[in-house]
Amino acid sequence: MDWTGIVPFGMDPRPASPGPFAGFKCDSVDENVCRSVDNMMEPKHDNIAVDSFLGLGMENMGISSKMDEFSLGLIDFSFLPDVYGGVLDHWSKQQDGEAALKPEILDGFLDEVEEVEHIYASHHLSSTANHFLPETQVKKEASEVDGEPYGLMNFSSESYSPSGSIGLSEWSKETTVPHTESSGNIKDGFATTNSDEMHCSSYESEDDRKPLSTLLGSWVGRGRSRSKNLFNTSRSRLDSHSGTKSSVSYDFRPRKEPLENYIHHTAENTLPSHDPITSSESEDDISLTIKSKSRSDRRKHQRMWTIDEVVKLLDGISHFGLGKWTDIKNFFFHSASHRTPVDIRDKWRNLLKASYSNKHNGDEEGEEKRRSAARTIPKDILHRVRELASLHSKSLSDFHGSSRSPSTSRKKKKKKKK
DNA sequence: CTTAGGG
DNA sequence: CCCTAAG
Repeated sequence: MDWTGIVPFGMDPRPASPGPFAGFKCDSVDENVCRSVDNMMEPKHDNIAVDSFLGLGMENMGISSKMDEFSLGLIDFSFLPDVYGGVLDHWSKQQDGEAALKPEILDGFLDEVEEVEHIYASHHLSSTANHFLPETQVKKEASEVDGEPYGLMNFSSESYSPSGSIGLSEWSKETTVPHTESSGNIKDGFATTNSDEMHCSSYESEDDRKPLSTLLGSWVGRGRSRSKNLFNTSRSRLDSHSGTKSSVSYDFRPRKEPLENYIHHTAENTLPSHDPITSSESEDDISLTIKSKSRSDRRKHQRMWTIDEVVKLLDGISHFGLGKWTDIKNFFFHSASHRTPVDIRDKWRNLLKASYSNKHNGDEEGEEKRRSAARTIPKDILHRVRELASLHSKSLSDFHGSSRSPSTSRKKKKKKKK
């Protein structure tokens, strides 16, 4: 076998500086990583792919976080194919033949469902999943099916994500590897060449295998325009595809990414029980879709940030550094169709605000119910926020050297120099 | 296109 | 969240 694709693990002796890893860019990282990323990315649903990558990447990058067990293969993604196939299956059934399985659809669908876990949940996943998901994870699945979509991200939160230990193995090995020799054109070559194999190994159980592979083939090929951004970020504004549930939203604006959301499934059935409390992700669609504002329907109904999201945000910042919002978006919120880098940043901004506003009124508790922004935010988080903030301000200042123009107090924000 | 700021 | 100005 040729494992060139996955070498990443021990490779790239990146200084594992505890500090934020700010300079990460695909190009700057060992090629292997990228390649492997590409490889494992493409075939599967973004979520998973990313997550796995994250695992690898982080590991690779020597980013220190509590993901010790991460790469030890605590779980395998064998369920994935199943899910996938299942989804498709459902789909095709519902659509009853007739263009049921078009790349567009899949694409849109997956995108829509952004939180794959919904699928997981709905599927026999439960059965398939149970044995690979750490109880915590499973539990999570049941209770807070939300913030932590793929349940793989929570690996480094100081005070959070107790469930953080997940690994990837089987799957990544399986699908990741294949042929990488053709380092030149991973994209094309891979898409066509590998997709088949992959599916053979992964989708063996479903009969839709055939269409699926072709489908994936094309699916894979999309949106890998620039090498800089491993993932397309270019979605978001225009395509905040709304209908997670019903109707169709037409967005014919020309865009790089072809189909995205021409079609919107009606497969609500596929996404069963949401936890009303925690899953805030997609039910809002129900409320404001239907009319399909066609374009720029970036929900005015702001989605509330879940704790998990915040945690991810923080993790992101601690890993990539402040201001690396695109990266953070890509790695930690890749599957969040909403949450643009800007949003992320805004959230950070707010957190920061809340963070120290909360600190100021030293009367501590008394009543956490105050409607201050910090209301929902657990102290842990705020704490982390503060830490990150200060930590960062420091690193920033001595990175630029203290000899930064007389106005040492740049503005008054984060770079306060502590 | 990505960030920083302001609205 | 949205919009705009800078790089």
